[in-house]
Amino acid sequence: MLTPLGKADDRLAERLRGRGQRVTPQRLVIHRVLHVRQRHLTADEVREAVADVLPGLSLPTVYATLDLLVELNFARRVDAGTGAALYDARTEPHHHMACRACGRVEDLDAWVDPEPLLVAARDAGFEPTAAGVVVTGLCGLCSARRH
Amino acid sequence: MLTPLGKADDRLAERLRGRGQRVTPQRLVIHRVLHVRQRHLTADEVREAVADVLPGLSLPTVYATLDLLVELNFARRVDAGTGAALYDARTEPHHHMACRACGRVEDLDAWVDPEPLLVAARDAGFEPTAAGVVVTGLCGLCSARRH
DNA sequence: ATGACTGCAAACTCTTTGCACAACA
DNA sequence: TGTTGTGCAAAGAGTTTGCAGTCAT
Repeated sequence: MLTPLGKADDRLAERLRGRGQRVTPQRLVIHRVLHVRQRHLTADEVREAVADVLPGLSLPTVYATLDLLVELNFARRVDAGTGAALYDARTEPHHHMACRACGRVEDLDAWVDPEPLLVAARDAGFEPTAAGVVVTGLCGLCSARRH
Repeated sequence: MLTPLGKADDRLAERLRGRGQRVTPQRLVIHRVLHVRQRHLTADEVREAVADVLPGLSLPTVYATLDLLVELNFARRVDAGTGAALYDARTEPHHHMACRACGRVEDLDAWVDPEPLLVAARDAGFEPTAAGVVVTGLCGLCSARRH
């Protein structure tokens, strides 16, 4: 689970050194968890997930590291509006659906063409780096519970 | 600016009464501001915007009212991940771009077809009500400031 | 009159900041 | 050895909750 990742570790280490930043166990391990789980996690879930390997890891460090990974494009941040922000290392393009009743957020593996939006953004002087769709509604359980 | 809206007021009033809920000045005025501004506002901006008409309006009431308007489909909520949530009564389909440096959020008037996502969501047992795209990147000013 | 709504205060969650110590390069 | 990174504690922003009084119906 938290064994080294080989290539993925190396790419991160290389990228960090190239920017004059350090390769710390915290950075490697947090990246590994996101990479291996292939699922979005909150900052706190990240800390729980690595608790056996890095028992003293603090939340400020988790946030700093996740922000760094996002900046380096090793992770993305998902704001679904259901409390905590989610961090995700899944590389395939995918989107999310959020239940407005229970807050559950699930992956949505469908393709939409973001090009029109990126073009419109550039026309407005904006320099886009990512586009994410969040579908809101009710999940199966909450929907059933209401009827 | 905060003069009655006629039809829009009536639709809201009718809908509220139909649900056994009350038609209060707070609800009418908050809806009017969102409707007239045609722009996303934070809860606190809503309060400032109506301060001359409802000087004592409290933030908890603003939040409760905005949540209600969202539930009744008279407004939508936009979570751009830049601090406060945004509320918007614009009816035309549109999306948003958020500057990750300064937090600015602007409208994006381009069309994307959400149908593949809605289908995927329903296949997953989900009952979707809305889909919104957030494009993240750097706005013109912040982009210029970095180079 | 009665139940829903509002305002106030306080609590709560998530995230960031400031500073001293630790550890990568 | 010199910074960069980490952990701790605390603060900060945004939002929600509990409750007493108010007001629409």
